[in-house]
Amino acid sequence: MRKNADNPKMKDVLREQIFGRALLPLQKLPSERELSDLFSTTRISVKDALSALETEGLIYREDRRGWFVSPPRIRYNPLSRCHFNQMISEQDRIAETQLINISTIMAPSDYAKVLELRELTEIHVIERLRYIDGRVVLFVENCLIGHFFPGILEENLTQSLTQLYQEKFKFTTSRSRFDVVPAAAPAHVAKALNISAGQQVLKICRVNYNQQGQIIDCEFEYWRPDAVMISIDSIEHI
Amino acid sequence: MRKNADNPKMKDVLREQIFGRALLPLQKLPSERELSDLFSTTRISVKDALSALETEGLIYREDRRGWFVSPPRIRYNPLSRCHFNQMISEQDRIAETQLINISTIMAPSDYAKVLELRELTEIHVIERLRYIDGRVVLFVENCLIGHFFPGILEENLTQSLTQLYQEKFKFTTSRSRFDVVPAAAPAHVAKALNISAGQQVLKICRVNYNQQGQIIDCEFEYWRPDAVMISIDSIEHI
DNA sequence: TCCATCCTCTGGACTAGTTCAGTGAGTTCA
DNA sequence: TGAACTCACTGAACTAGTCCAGAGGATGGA
Repeated sequence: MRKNADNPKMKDVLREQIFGRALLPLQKLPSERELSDLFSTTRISVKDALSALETEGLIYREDRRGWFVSPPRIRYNPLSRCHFNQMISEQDRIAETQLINISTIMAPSDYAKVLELRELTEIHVIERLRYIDGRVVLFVENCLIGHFFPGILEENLTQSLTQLYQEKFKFTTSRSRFDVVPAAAPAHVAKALNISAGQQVLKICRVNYNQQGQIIDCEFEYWRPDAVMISIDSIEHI
Repeated sequence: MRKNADNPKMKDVLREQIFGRALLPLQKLPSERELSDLFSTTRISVKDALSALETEGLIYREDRRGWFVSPPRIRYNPLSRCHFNQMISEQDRIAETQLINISTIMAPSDYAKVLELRELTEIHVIERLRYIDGRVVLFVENCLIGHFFPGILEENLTQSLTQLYQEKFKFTTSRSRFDVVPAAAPAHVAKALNISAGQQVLKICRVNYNQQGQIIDCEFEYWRPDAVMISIDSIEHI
C-alpha cells in the first residue's frame, strides 16, 4: 500500500521495468517469495510494494496465481450505448464474452428500487463475463424487466444486448443514467474475476430508458480497476 | 485488504456499528493498537481489516491521526459545469474552498499535451483544496491558458472559477471532456489531503472549451475515493 | 485415452514483535 | 500573552517467520 522507505528501490525498479517494456503486458512477475529474496526484504514489504503498484494501475493480481503487468487501459464511455465488442476492437484489442448464468426471478427489493418497480415484477438476470485480450476484466449483471423482453432468453446472449434490444424489440435507448463508484468486489464477482474477495473494483450502475421514457433494464458492471478509464465528451451527445 | 478468516468478526462488527449508527460519520475509531487488544489479534490483521473497510468506502484514514467513519458520498456530475459550493449545498452539506498556491509558468509538456498547445505558452496554475463538512476531500489543480484570462489572478479565487469565467470573461463552456480513473495520489496531493503517499484516489481530468470550441483550461481533480460518486444522466444535456 | 489423484507452487491470512516520523496537546519561558 | 519546546500517541514501515487453500501440472491406473 505504502512506500518502502528503507528500500525505495523495489517499487521504482519494477516501475521502470514496466515503463521500459522490460516487462511486457500480461507478463507474470516473479513470485512474492522470489522478490523478497531478490530485494532482500520480507514478503510483507513485497506485498505492500506490489499493492502500491496495483493502486497505480501498473500491475494486477490473480488469486493464488501471481502478479502480472497490466495492459493499457480501455477508454469507456458509459453514455454511448455502444457495443462492447465494437468499442474494444476500435481500440485494437480483442473482446470475448462468456455467459455465466441466466435466471428469471421476482425482483428483490434492491433491484426493484433501481428499476423503480412499485409492484412484484418478473425480471431476467443475465450474468456475463467480458474478456479483453484473453484476460477477464469485467463482470456484468443485466436486469431486464420481463414484460419488455418476451423470449429474449432464447437468443444468443453473448452478443451485444443493446443490439438485440434494437433488432428484436425495436428499443432505442433515449436516455441513460449511471453512477460510477470505487467499491469492494462482492464474493461472487471476485470469484468470477479471479480476484480475492473485498479487493477494489470500479462499479458502474446504469439504468436505461426506452423511447417512451420507461425504465426497461439496469446493469451492474464491475471492472478490474486497472483495466478501464471512464472517458466522456459532452460533444458526442449534444 | 483481505478478510480475517480466523476472526471474521472485527470487520463485520465495525460494519454493523457503522450501519447501525453506533459509530457516526466523522467519528474516530479506536486506535489500531486498541483494536488489536479488543479483538485479540495483531496490528497487521487490524490494518488489513481497516483497509478492507476503507476500500468499501465505509471508513477513511488521516495520516498519523487515526481512522474515521466516512460520511455519505457526494453525487457529482462532472459534465454539468456546476458550482462546487452550489452542488454541495444542494445536498445539504457545507462546502469550503482554500487557495493553496498560484503560479504562472510556461506550460510543461504534460500540461501542453492536455491543452493541445503547439508552442510555448504561459499558463496559470491554481491549486485549491475543497472541504465538505470541514473535511478535506478534494485537491484541484486548474491550468488556465494565460491569454484567455488577463488579470484573473487578482480575483477572489476561492469562489467558483466557472462563475468567474462567465461573469468576468463572458465564457460559457460549450463543451467539456473528462476522464475518470482510479489512481495513486502523487506526493503533493497526498500531503494536502492528509493521506499517505500512494494511497488510492479518484482522479478526474477535465478539459473545457469556450463558445468558439477552443480549449481554454483544464483541471485535475483528486478526490478521496470514499467521498464521491460520479453520477450522470444523459437527459440533462440532450 | 481419459480421468482421478497427488504434489508443488502460488498468494492469502496470520502471529509477535520493533523502529520511525508526524500530530497535537500541554508546558515552559521570555 | 504568545512563541518555542517537550512528549505521549498515532499510523507507517519494517523484520521474521507459520499455516492454509486454491491452481495447475505431473503422474499413474483403468
